[in-house]
Amino acid sequence: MRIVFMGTPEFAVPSLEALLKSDDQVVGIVTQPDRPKGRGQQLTPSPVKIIAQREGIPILQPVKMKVPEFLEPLAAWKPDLIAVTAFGRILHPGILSLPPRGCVNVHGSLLPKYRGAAPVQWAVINGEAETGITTMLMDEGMDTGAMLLQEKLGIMPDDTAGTLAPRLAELGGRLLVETLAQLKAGTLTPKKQDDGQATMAPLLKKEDGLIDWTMKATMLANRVRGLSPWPGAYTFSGAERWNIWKAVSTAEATSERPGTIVSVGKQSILVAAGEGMLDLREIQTANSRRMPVSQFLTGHKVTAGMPLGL
RNA sequence: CGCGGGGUGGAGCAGCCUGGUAGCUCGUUGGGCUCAUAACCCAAAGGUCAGAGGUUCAAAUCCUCUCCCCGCAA
Repeated sequence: MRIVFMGTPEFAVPSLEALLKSDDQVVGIVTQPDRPKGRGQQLTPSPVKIIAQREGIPILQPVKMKVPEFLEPLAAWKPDLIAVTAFGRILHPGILSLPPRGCVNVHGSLLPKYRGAAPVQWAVINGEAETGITTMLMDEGMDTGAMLLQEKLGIMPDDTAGTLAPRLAELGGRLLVETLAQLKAGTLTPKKQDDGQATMAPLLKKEDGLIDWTMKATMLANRVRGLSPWPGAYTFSGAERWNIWKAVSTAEATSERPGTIVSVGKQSILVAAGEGMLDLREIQTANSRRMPVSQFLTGHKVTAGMPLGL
């Protein structure tokens, strides 16, 4: 088959690599335009684009999805099928109907749960014990298409979104190739999603990282994991911002107001939450790298009774 | 040229504005105390103050350049 691949970030790379090793031919790649990135705001190509360049595959980077400058060359590639992993844009009907065998999407959750842009993060934030990959035939909705294949993957207790994502991405690549093979063989029956079971995993914003100390400690600990490495969980000690990279919850109760530092140990800072306490283990302040609390404490004055938060 | 902060014994920080003896909390080593200890007490070792140049009687501190690190922003 002639395949066009659409994808952008690191998560999409294993899918593309898997396709390149498969029997099918990747005839073109669509990825988002180069964007200013990092300090210095250097224009940076997406991870998918870098692979495409390495392989010498034709690339399209549409700014707008409905213009002929994009649609015409895309049609000229004559794809039998379009494979999409974390592309980051909605595909309109004009594109969805272009390839005879349709558009297949690799999604990082067990659909119909966690539809949307940030399924990996939300699964961790909600303390799920397992998640997975679903491949589906795309339709006009947000991850609402008929499901093709699905495979589960366990979430480790100390997994963060950052450690879980690469495993899911690898699985996504495997499942994508398997899905295409079975589609060709005609052994696959698309299964409609149960919309009643659907939940959403909306795109995370920077502000979602701000810790709300009135939440339960167990939920806060999951949030810290799910928000790592981006956007990162953070709170404030006065005007100083603390990024919290690691924290565990304790069931121990406290009568202190949520956000109050209850006690300071050698390598832990216990903070009162809405229920139970959160034990901070790894902190980062501006201009400094992240460090274990034991090191953080040698250079920062932290005492019981100090309030955290805004 | 997107904005900003930082590089000081092994770790984390103060000192810099207002030049003039290298400081704090830990760690390390030795000793003491103790039934005992990651606890406590005493002592010691350990630093070309990122690098180069400049100003000055004198530079961690002021000026210029270089290298490295980080936050914001994505």
